[in-house]
Amino acid sequence: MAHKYEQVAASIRESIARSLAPHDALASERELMAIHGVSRMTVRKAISVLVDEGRVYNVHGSGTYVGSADIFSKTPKLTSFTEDMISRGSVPSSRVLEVARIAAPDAVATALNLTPSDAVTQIRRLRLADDTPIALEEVFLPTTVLETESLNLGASLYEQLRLAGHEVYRAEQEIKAITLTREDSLLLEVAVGSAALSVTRVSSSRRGHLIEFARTTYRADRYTFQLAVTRDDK
Amino acid sequence: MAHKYEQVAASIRESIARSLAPHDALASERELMAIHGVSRMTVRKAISVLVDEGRVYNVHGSGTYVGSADIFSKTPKLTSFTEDMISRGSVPSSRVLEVARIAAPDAVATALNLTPSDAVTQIRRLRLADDTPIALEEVFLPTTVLETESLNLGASLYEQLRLAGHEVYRAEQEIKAITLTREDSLLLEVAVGSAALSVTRVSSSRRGHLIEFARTTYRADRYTFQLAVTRDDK
DNA sequence: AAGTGGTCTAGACCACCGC
DNA sequence: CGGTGGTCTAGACCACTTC
Repeated sequence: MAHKYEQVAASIRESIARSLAPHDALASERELMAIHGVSRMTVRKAISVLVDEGRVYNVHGSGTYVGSADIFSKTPKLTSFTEDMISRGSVPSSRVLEVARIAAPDAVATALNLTPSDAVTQIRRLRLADDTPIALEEVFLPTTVLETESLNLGASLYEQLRLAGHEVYRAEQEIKAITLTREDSLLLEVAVGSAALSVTRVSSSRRGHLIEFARTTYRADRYTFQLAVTRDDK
Repeated sequence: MAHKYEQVAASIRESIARSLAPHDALASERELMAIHGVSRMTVRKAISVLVDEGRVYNVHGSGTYVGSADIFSKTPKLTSFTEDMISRGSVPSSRVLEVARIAAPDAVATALNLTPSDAVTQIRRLRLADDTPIALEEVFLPTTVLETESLNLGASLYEQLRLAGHEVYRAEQEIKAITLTREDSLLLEVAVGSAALSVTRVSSSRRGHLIEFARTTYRADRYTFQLAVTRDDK
């Protein structure tokens, strides 16, 4: 809690939880200045954090108000499967299907800006939530990012990448519906020909270096994707 | 272009397009102050807009840099079907299947915080892109928001809502994979039993009033959903 | 050590809302 | 009209990266 605006934001979060209902007005920015003994910019920075979190909204000329309940934090974050499952209240586990060092498949080479002769580390895993198969995950990492032999499947992949100086910061995802192949149906323990949600992800560092290509196939009956969007014409 | 920070942002956007490559450094904030004759806060506001757009990124202690190409504008916006198709480069059209005034179905009543006896306006449309069926859309609006009789299907629904004082600002969406029913398969002109992408949306005004419940079923072979996500532990 | 972005102050005026 | 959030100035110091 080093910065003042974080303290102010925390204090506002508390008073919302303690005594305010959705659409109640917050104290005005000038009042908050006096209450916390800070400048207006610090108050506004604190409020902007809460706006980003979806906890409050501004109405020009009128005030700042508490947002509707449960609109919070639906903004999708870049998470590992493990983090995602925990946040959904399930216990994640995993079964490794395959680890290999291969030449980059075309789709991977294109996405990661490699040549097809470049080597990548391939990891295929069956992912489970509360001991039920829920997803098939296939990850490709350039060997220049992480060598196949130095991979430790017992530990968090993103943590290993971070320690190797390739902290994942941002990703682009494509979500689509597919029909499962027979073998994938068997692995996920659903009827052959079932629909599934396919998420393809290309991850990069803060500086924009391409780190990871991943494709995850989720059981349609056990996984949905939620997000909040705004109009924001500007 | 009323505000100074917008002018500064526009100027930076131009110089990126004209002469900068991904990962090139921008002029420093203090240089930008001098160049544009504005204060540091205005420069930082301009840069923060560009960061939100994904065009540049900051590195504390080092500089502000041009982001990787084509990472732009993948942040999903709340759009109408028409806007969405145009931004994807297709020509949208539409065939109305049904318009009715009905009692709110359970799922709709729950989502919009109505009682099952409240009336809603129901609109079912087949949506086409370049004359090919691409989605089935079902929209429910409380009659207190828009009366069935005053609906004009020739005009933009969101525009009508805005004029009625119910400007849509925010929505929560749930995306999942489903298997099409026989009748929906026929309407979308795909094989019976095909997979499809189902998007359920609950829209609200800036002030948090619930306005619309919509469910759109997209052909899996013609529609994918793309979005950028960040890690942002903070 | 020099330069960068990150935080913060103490003011000011403008644009908008509600009475 | 008074009060609100939105923009803006001209400074200051801190935290971090780079050399």
